[in-house]
Amino acid sequence: MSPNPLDHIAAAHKRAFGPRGAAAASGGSPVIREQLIDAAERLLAERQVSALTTRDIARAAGLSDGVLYNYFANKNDLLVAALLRRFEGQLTTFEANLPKPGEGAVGANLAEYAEACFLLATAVMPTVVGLMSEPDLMHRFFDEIHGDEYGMPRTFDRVASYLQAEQGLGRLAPFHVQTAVTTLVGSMMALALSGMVTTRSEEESGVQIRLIVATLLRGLGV
Amino acid sequence: MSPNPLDHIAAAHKRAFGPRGAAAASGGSPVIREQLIDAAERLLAERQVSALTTRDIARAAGLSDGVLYNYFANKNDLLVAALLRRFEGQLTTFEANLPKPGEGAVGANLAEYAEACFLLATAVMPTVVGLMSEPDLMHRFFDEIHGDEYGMPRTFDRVASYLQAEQGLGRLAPFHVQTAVTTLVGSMMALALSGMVTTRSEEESGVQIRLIVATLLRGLGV
Amino acid sequence: MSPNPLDHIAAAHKRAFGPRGAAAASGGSPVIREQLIDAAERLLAERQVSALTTRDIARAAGLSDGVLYNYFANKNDLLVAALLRRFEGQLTTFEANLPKPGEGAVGANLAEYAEACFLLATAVMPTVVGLMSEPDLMHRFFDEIHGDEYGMPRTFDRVASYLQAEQGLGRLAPFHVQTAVTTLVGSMMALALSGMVTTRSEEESGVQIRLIVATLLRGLGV
Amino acid sequence: MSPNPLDHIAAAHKRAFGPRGAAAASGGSPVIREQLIDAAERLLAERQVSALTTRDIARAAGLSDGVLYNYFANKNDLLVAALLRRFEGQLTTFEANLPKPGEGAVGANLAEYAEACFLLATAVMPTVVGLMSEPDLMHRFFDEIHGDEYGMPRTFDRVASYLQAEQGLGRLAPFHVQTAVTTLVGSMMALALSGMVTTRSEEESGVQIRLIVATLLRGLGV
DNA sequence: TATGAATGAGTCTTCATTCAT
DNA sequence: GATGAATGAAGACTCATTCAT
Repeated sequence: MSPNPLDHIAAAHKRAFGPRGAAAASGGSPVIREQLIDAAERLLAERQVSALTTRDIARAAGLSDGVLYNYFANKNDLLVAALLRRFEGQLTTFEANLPKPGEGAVGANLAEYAEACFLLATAVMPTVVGLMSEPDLMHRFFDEIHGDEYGMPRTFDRVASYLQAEQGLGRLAPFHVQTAVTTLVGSMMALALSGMVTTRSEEESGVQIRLIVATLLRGLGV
Repeated sequence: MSPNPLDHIAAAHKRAFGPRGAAAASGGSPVIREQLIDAAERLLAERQVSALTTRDIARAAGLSDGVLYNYFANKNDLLVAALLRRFEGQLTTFEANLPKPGEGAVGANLAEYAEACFLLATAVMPTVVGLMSEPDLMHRFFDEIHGDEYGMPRTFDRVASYLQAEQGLGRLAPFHVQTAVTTLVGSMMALALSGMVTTRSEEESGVQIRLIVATLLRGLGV
Repeated sequence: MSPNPLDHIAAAHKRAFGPRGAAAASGGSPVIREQLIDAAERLLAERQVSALTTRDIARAAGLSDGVLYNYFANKNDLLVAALLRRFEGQLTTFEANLPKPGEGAVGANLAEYAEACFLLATAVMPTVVGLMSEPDLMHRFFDEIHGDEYGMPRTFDRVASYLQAEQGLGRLAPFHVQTAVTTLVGSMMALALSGMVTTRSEEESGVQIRLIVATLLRGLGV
Repeated sequence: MSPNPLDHIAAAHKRAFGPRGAAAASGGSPVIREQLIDAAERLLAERQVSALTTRDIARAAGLSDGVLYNYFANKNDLLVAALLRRFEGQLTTFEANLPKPGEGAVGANLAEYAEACFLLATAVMPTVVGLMSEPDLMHRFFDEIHGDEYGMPRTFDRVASYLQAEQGLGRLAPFHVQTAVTTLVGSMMALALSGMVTTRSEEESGVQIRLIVATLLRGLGV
């Protein structure tokens, strides 16, 4: 396991913003590149990826319609860069304030992990779902991320690290970590996904999360 | 709870194919109607709903561009009918061969339920996810199915019924059924969702499923 | 001047409903012909001619979509027949209750003529105006009526006959009849036309009409 | 009454061609805008407004199918601009060379006014009548011109001003001006309207006009 | 002969991409 | 390099007309 589970993203990010991406067209000032990506990322927070037009992005960036093609081979290349940046931000938020192994109560910590997973999934789901309607874009996105696994594995790793550490400290039984992770993260993803269809209060979500964590804890032999 | 949890779909199905649907346009031979829905359903198995054009459907059905509007008020009406039919088939498959309460080993039964859930989720997920990018269509679909939730609840009910029955027979402890269902189905959904992005062998999936079930069973106190 | 100013219409009517029209296609029961024309005429009272579809007409007639082409060469032929019939009805209404020369006060009679002209123009204008957006149809219509002049001349003749008769009886000065007619009928047409754009109460229209008639009467030397 | 009764049009014209119109889409070179409007105006001289397709206009302007939408929000916006320009030209022509109060003979002057009205009505009638079949477009047009009445009032005002001025100079009796105007303009409109259906030589029209004016003058008490 | 379903040309509109300036 | 206007393919939908039954 890499020391920093976000390395993959960082690498992909560098790739997309470095010479390779720039070489896609003519080169040019990196400032404009950034403006375009920022604008696209901003719009991505409001709309489905399929609802973004090149003109919208250019206008949001305060640039002209055509610049895009001086920095990216086509619309999708820009979108991939924006998606990566957006995703990176969301994972950074996810990582912040996660409880550390050995500190606090294990049960409460796990609940915090669960909630963080739920919030991440809730934030990410609309974009991911929108992405799935654009097979081209989706493949480009996941290719750029370099492996076949990305968002979920990253989250998985983080949770897995925590569980392993607690196991090492003797605060958790020696259960099969991957199963625990799949079950925990999976349930949170499912909760987030169903939340896109059903309306559910924050409180209801909280109750659901706690019940799932409790069940899981018991299932894992405390 | 209705004797057959699929009654809603059957009803919606009838509605979409009966007088209402027919009245949407001029009526016409049910044969062509079927051809259109079949063609759309077929394409739905290959592509996202948003990637279907009226021309594609007509061509796949071996019909001319305009026919659609002799049988459906608009493109979405046809798509809803196709989605319903597709969904119905998938739920029927799901229902087939589910173990009955009191028969066989509880653990093995639950694993079968889990696998059925996984297969259903795997089959349904692409369509559901694609549907989420088309709010209009999604609402039409869920309205037709009548209820804000559909696929998941139907699956949930089925699993819940089984668990309750086994609890009644004393073969399972009196745990909180809803939590168990959410965790089980949720994990399977997550597995399916991640399967859309990651490639995973059938065997790997099988292992994952069994481990999750085992964990869950222990978590539920037998 | 022909004894009956409606002869032209009657003739055109006969032409459109007789062998010639029927021969346009295959012949067939005159009943269905009538049903089609009646339905079209009915719809013509509600909508612009350009808003009528063959399907609407067939449905309104309780017949199938295709029959039309057994009785008419095309949609426009049917519409022409319906327009003729509608027009005939409106002219018949116009003729009813017109005061007779020698009876009553000349001034009051002329006001009645003016009002009848106004009502006719108001009834006819929407159809005529709608017709003008369909050059083909308009030409067919006027050709069918056989001369280049039709609705207006018919009205003109009627008013002219009255004025001449009153002149013959010595109740009106020997002014130039055609000028009087053009001015009277023309003003009523203009009033009707502007009424399609401006909203005007019946009372306001009445005042306008009376003022115009008074001016005209004085202008004609009583 | 504003010093120049055409101010409203001028204002509307400026509005349609200024920032508002430009803001409708992206802005862009006014040259192409003009080409589009010119092309539409040209076609408007030949056909009813309802017979213009976006493709026809683009082709007539020597431009591609989609340009329109770089300058106008939709087809109707372009048509409104073209209608305004066309109308403005026609009203300008109408205004040119109208005799001034106090100069020349009153009778001859009035005949000139009448003829100008006839020519204006003849030019405007086809468009106005065609416009009536397109309620949306008509409302847009009249809103742009700001007021429920436009062409007619503008003409009316002009004639009314002349008559009032002559009355002030004592060259005309103090008759009811509005009635005179309605009768005069109305007769000319009717003459124009009937000219759309009947063929009439210029000479015949001239005779008609003069007779009507003579009748009217007498009717108004000199 | 009546039916009514199939046809397909034609309508408006959108938007990624190109390219002359 | 930047601009931003022109392009034109593509999409959903309408409806007069045809024609097999």
